[in-house]
Amino acid sequence: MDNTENNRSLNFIEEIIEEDLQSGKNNGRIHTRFPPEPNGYLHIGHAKAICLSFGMAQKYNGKCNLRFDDTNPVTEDVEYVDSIKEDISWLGFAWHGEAHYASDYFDQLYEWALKLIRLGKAYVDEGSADDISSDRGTPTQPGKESPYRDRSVEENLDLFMRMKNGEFEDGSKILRAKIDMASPNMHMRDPVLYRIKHAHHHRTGDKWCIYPMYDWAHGQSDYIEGITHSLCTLEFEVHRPLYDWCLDQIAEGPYRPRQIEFARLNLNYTVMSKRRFLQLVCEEYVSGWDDPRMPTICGLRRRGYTPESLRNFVEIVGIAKRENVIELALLEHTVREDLNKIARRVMAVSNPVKVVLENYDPEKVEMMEAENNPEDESAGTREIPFCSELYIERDDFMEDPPKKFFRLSPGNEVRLKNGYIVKCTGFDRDELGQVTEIRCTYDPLTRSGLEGANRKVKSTIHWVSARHAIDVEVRLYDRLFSVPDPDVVEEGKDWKSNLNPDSLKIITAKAEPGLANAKPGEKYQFQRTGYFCVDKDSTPDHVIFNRTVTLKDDWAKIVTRE
RNA sequence: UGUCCGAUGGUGUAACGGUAGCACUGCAGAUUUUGGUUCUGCCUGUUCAGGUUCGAAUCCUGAUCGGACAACCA
Repeated sequence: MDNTENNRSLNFIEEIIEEDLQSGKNNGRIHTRFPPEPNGYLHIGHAKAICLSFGMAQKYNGKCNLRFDDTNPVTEDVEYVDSIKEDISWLGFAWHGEAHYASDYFDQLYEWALKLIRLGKAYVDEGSADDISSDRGTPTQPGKESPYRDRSVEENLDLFMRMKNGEFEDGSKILRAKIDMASPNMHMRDPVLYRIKHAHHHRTGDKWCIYPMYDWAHGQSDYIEGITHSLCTLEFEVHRPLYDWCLDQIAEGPYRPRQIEFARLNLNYTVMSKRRFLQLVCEEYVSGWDDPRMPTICGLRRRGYTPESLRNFVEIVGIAKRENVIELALLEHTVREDLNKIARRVMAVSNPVKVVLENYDPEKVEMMEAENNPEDESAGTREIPFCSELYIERDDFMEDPPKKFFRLSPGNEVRLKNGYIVKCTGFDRDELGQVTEIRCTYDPLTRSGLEGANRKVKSTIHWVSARHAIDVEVRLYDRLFSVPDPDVVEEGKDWKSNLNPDSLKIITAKAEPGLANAKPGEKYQFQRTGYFCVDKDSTPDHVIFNRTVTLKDDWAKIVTRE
């Protein structure tokens, strides 16, 4: 393991870190942070950022803080704070010390703002939002300086303190940095530092009515916490000069946190935006933030994804600066890979048709031994009842099988998993032509484990005893959107028109009786069907399974294949 | 006709001036009491044009294409 570890090439962030380490920067200290705004639930995109920031700290023996970027009280809530903590822990990471909050630094940030004013580098503007916006110019045209730009330090100080004291209405005044209205970088054209919001903050309550903007809070918070490498996504690249500028105004000594940007994660057939998730939740397109179809961490968790598989996914996806769209198949691959090792194999029939064994004693019940997981001997075995009346999968029988159909058909033999080899002798159908019952004979010498069972047959199918099976609810999930890029919307239509109408199907399946004891969160593989996870709403009377992922995607092709 | 960033198979990601590799997908085959797993093989790639060099995915120049930036959001 350590060999491959050493041989693996470094990503560009690791290269930067190792350079910094070699040049003795920050005395070899590595300190990262994960800085979510508590205005929504975390999604798979955040998992990438989390694995990166925590992962770098782990790899280089450093620390990683959790800091809530809570500078905008109107969108934020403790509900989100709690969920974010839970999701990070579930992913398997532990932040250094207590969770931090940008709001912890409001006093310091205010002091630094006063310092900036005294330096003549910030001023209070009272133009309307529209005026200020239009005076900022466009990316291709320079902005115009505000008429309030050259107020005296005393006047600015007075106005800013009165802003803080609540003397002014929301939106009537802002504090701006005095940088360069002609800068080719829009963010340097006298950016807003503070705005007035008479709003209740989930942590500071009503103490403040002015709140710092991201650019004034983020770098400073990094600085206060001693962050060395501040990893964020590409859209903040343009902010970096401002990040550095703000720090240069207030920092003492040579230490500076360093912002490094990487490309965010995109998945096809998936939207990745808290704003849109909120719409899906509020407008009840999904059952909640943890709907198993959602790409939120809690949704994936409920769906049956494991932390290991998510971490592995992020690892495989890699890290770079170019835009990327990952195929959903890769995520599904990492889940299957992990689930294959840990999920218990069980039998459940989702679309049952009855099979009667004509030569099997109708009174008799045998207990068949079944392996819980062929990939893991320590998972042990269990016993399943077998009798003359069984259910098998309707798809596992064909009257006129095509060439490569290996399962049950008239005159053909097939093995019942953990049971006997049976031969189809006939079947009945109703007036609609649907098969109602299949008749078979079984070969008593071929019971699983006996010598006679070594006989080769083309295929093995799963079954449950019709007299012992329990009914379970099975929720079959498909991709939430029916197009690879849900952001591309047809003319005149809403992005939600891209939702897949078949993203959820609920069926009742016949399952082996032991499944009555299944506990929420447990992972199962339904033989030859897919991986399933017991839903949190399950009760002993009513077991609910969420389909995590199918075993293979080409199930449909198997029947029709030439 | 602004600034910044980027461009390697279908999708991701390596190669840091010296044989374009890995993973996923797809296709074929072997094994299999899961049409699963495992194993084997195959397909497909350096955006373009110049330049530097014995040698360029890599360095330089230009073009092309893509993305980000004009919230009192983060």
